[in-house]
Amino acid sequence: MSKSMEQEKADANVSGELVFRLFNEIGIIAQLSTTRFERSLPYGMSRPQFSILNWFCRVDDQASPGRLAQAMEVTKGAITNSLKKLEAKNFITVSPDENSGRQKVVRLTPEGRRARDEAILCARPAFEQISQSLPAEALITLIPELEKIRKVLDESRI
Amino acid sequence: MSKSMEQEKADANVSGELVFRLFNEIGIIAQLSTTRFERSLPYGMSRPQFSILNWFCRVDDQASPGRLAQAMEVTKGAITNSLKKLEAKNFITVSPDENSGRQKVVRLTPEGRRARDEAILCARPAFEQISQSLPAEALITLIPELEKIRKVLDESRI
DNA sequence: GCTAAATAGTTTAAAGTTAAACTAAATTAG
DNA sequence: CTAATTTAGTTTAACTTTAAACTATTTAGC
Repeated sequence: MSKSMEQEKADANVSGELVFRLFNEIGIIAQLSTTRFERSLPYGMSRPQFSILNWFCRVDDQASPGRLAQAMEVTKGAITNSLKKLEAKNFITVSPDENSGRQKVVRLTPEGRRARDEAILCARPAFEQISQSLPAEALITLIPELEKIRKVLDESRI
Repeated sequence: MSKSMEQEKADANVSGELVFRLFNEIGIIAQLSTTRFERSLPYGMSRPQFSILNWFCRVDDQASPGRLAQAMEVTKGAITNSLKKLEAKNFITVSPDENSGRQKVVRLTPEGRRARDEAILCARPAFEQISQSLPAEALITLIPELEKIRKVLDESRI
């Protein structure tokens, strides 16, 4: 055994400090970029609303409100609210579930898909500076690492 | 000229797409980790309150409310609110600025510093799993990259 | 089958955030 | 020096989110 228990504990502390710094950086970046992103969104779309549209484009083409609440990690009440706004804009449809009288089925409309794509286009200029300041190769190594972290967090929800 | 303009434009698009994915990942991680972090905080401390205490430990030992509002990227009203809470807990002091009758000086108290350190300790278990799932070396390469991104965002505030 | 427990979604009250109006103080211009 | 503008911080109204209460439906247990 080349490592004493004390050494292992010290390692854990160092690692804990690193994890804290990591999430601190991520939190700051998220706040800065979210503000910037949200300001650039079209159609009076909010970030939560965009996230829902984007989820449909990335993950599945239909879902119950409850599943969306879980995916977005917000309460069911918040989803109820967001879905009303999105439905009013005709970006989604909300219909009763044929197989379950207490569930609903939410689906993206073609307008919703277009709005999502447009939102991404609108946001691009706000981030163009970043893509100029950072070489693409840096991003290419960064993204898979972040995906790994997201998956660990995602799979260990409390 | 080995690259045509079309090729450069294509590169920009690829890079734009990467930047979008990057901020998307960061946003999701921030939401997941923030929820987890906030639940672990002691003294009924909120994440914005922690951020203010942490800022004092990391950046400067005193600041005006306006400077904090800028640093946290929230409105002055939000800072007024958070400072009241922190002052009630004796984690900060708010005094009139001797050099300017319309400004105030906010300072961390020893209790505030202890509360911040304790908050970090309380949050550690929530992230222990991450530090086990990710090798420390991965974090060590990740953090400086994220710092770079934060700096670019920070220096190009709109 | 029928009752009890669990589940899906909505509503509501409390809390936090924003943008804008407001108060007070400092700076600038003439 | 005085008046107009700018700046710092607070207050307010509208909105969003959460947790918890509530309604309606489904599933489990007997």
